[in-house]
Amino acid sequence: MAKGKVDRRVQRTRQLLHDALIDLILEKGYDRTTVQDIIDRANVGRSTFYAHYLDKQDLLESGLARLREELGQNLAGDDGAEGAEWMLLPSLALFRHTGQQHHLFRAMIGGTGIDVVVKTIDEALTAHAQALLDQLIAERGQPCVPPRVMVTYLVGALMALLTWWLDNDMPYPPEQMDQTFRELTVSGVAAVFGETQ
Amino acid sequence: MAKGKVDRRVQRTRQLLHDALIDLILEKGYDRTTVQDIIDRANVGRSTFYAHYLDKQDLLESGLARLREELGQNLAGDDGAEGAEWMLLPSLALFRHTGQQHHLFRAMIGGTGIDVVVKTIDEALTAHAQALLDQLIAERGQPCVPPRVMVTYLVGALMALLTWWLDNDMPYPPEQMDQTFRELTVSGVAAVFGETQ
DNA sequence: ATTCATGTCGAACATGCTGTTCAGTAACTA
DNA sequence: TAGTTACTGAACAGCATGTTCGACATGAAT
Repeated sequence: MAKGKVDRRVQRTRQLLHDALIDLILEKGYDRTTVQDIIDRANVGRSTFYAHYLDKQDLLESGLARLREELGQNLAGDDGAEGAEWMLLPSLALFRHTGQQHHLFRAMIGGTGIDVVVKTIDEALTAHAQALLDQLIAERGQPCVPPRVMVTYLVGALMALLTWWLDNDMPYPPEQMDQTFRELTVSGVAAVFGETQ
Repeated sequence: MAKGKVDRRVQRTRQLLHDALIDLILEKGYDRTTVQDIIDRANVGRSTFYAHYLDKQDLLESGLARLREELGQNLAGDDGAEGAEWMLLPSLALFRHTGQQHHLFRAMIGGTGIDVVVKTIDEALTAHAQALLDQLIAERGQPCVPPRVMVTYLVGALMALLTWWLDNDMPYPPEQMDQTFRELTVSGVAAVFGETQ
């Protein structure tokens, strides 16, 4: 015992609850989903729910580790792309990955998204950008603006593009969104109007 | 009658409810504030509350018109600043204005902010930037990226800087935040590292 | 296969907030 | 001052929460 083995019944119950939550988020949104809904949908006893999770939020967060992991893997291979010298964020992979599961991601980070999910993705991207920026600083010296502010700027802009893109039914392909993001971040507004400055 | 005059009692009640809501938002956050809290704090009867507003959200939104108006006035004079050719957003005025009432704005748009408030400010900034961008396009022709995406990018980045700044106790003066935002938007990441590109 | 631990069920319960109703009372307007 | 309008306060039904408990079912271990 104590061998890390989890009782089949426990696995089953947790799976049912997670699936029910995702279903309901897609159907009626996170906020309007109640614990009552979840246990009805999962066909699980009320007391069973509270034996596993503190509340709705706790259930959601227990599924976030998986999301983070999955996202991390999908985003990892995007760094070494050609001409990526100034690219501090895996934007192409992000657009592609979220676009593939756009129903889910739209429900989770679009419109009135789920705060804790947005925060999770935000933090992951921030950590990523911060690391690459540190590297860049080592190579090229300090930029003329506070690095932390720069990271906030980049992540904020990317998250805005992403949620807008999902909310508006992905009117451009991931490649174009990535391209646009790159041009704006690297060269700025002046350059996209054809200025050499 | 029907002369636009509002009964003093009505004015009084609404003022009490609005004040109570703001108080409670600052004290315990919007989400944790209940209608019960509000009417207790305002010392107003339960039925009176529902005679004026549908629910907590309705009360909040009824106060948003004022915020929008006030914000609009404070932000209006920031456009014609020197060297503002590429500046599509009144960032300096925004940092100054929110910084002055940072307790309130932090509670409303920082950390776990209030969705509808964030959306209101976001929309106001978006409309502002969109208008200036149209003007710029008339002068200089089409940029090489979709204008709507550009607006989303700029507003998203600015909102990110603003919330970060408020959440972190305004570690830089408004002028520096504005300056940083300008440099990143206008010239991009490459330029802040001293590249001429 | 039997045993024993553990998970689940389902019902009941106290609690708290919501939104509505209504008769009585107070305050404002004209 | 008269008449309209707003507020009060209490009561009510509805619903979701989170807890508890004994009965039951299913798993793991020998």
